[in-house]
Amino acid sequence: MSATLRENRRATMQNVSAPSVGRPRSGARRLPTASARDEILDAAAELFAQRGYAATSTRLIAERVGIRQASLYYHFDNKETVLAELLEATVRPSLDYAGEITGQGLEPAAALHALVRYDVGVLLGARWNVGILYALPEVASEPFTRFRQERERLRYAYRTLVSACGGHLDNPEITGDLVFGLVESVIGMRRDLDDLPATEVLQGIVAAAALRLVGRAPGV
Amino acid sequence: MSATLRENRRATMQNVSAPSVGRPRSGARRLPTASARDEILDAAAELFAQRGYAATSTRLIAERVGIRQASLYYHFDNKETVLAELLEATVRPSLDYAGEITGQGLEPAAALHALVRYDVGVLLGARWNVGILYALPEVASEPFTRFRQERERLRYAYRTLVSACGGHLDNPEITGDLVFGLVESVIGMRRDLDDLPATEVLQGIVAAAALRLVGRAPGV
DNA sequence: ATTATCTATAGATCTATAGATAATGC
DNA sequence: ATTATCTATAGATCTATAGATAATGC
Repeated sequence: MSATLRENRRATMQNVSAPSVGRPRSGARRLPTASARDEILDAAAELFAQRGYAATSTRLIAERVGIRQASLYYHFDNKETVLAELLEATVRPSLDYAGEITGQGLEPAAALHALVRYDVGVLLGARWNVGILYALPEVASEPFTRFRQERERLRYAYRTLVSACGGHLDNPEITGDLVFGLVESVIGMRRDLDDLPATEVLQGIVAAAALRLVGRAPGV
Repeated sequence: MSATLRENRRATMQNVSAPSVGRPRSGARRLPTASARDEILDAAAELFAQRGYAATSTRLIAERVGIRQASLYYHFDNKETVLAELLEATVRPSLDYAGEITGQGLEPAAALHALVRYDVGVLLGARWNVGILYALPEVASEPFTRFRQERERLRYAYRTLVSACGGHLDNPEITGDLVFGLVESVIGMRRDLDDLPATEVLQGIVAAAALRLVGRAPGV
């Protein structure tokens, strides 16, 4: 079936329930309006972030989705693919935004401020604290090469912006990495602190901190 | 046997080889001058940091040490205890240093500068990049409560110092957490970057960055 | 006929315990 | 006698595949 046909079939006013072709599930749906694939990604994100990748069994993911363990393999080739997809979906928005913003002729400090705000917003806005997954040692292995490349490109965007707006710095490259680290530190804060400021507030704090870090007073 | 007697027995000029009581090992020693316990900790640190805690089997640790899997359990109650010991040994020096430095009546900015330098030195100086272990989702579970408490006390030390030297900041608490995150970002740099500046250089860069972050010019 | 599930299971782990054994120490 | 290892193994997983089945779609 073509993608267009599939779209048409589902193009009702309210797409409230997932299609019910196929044998019925043993359990209740996790996310009644989402596809099975998205339900699996959502359950995996929650569990991987809470207990780690290796410590999360496919059986537990399936249980949270309301299906049997073996049924996961209808949607994903293996467990690694699930993690790879989560990782890539998490860096991509910030990487895309970095691309947009740099091609726009903005003042470097303003662009850096905007990118930090955006990136912090993505990390805090995710339904689960998936940024934690970046640090999983498992991610060093081969199936996650593409994710690692994309994350390196984002790091590079930070370096470039920092170099452009802090030309006077001793070591602009490392300072770029420090800003990158500063932004990602909100992942740890989200995990470790009981009450975080509202997202918009924290976005502003981190963006201002980044500008001070590169030697620019907040207002510049 | 008393600790004193044991000391005397080993108090030869060069303590080159570990004691050879007990049945001989199947493999060669990993660290010929260290105790079996330390060899296990060393192998575990390398493997946990590289591949994660859950993904590292006790069999693999034992193999690296040159003993059989079951022999680990003569030295440690279980796998969790090994990780807990590694974690605690890693925060403790910085926490102790924070204690020393705050009771000394130093100027807050100078004390912050010194703590950042010290902490970065610990994270970079460790034989393996054990700081990675802080972020392991497994660490959220019960056996690691003491480690988490100690790390929170270190975070608190940063908050206190930042509040003391950046009274003008909008949100000194969160800024303290950001400095904490900035320091720990060297863990990620050590993992992701192929060539890092020399430790002393990086210590200086991060300490200076921390002062700018809290709104103090480097020289103040 | 197609889709999305199910049941059943192979084969490969993995942690921790029980008890034997090969050294040294006294 | 004490110590630090060894061998053997129980019991509990865990991932992924094979093939059956219960829906809808045409």
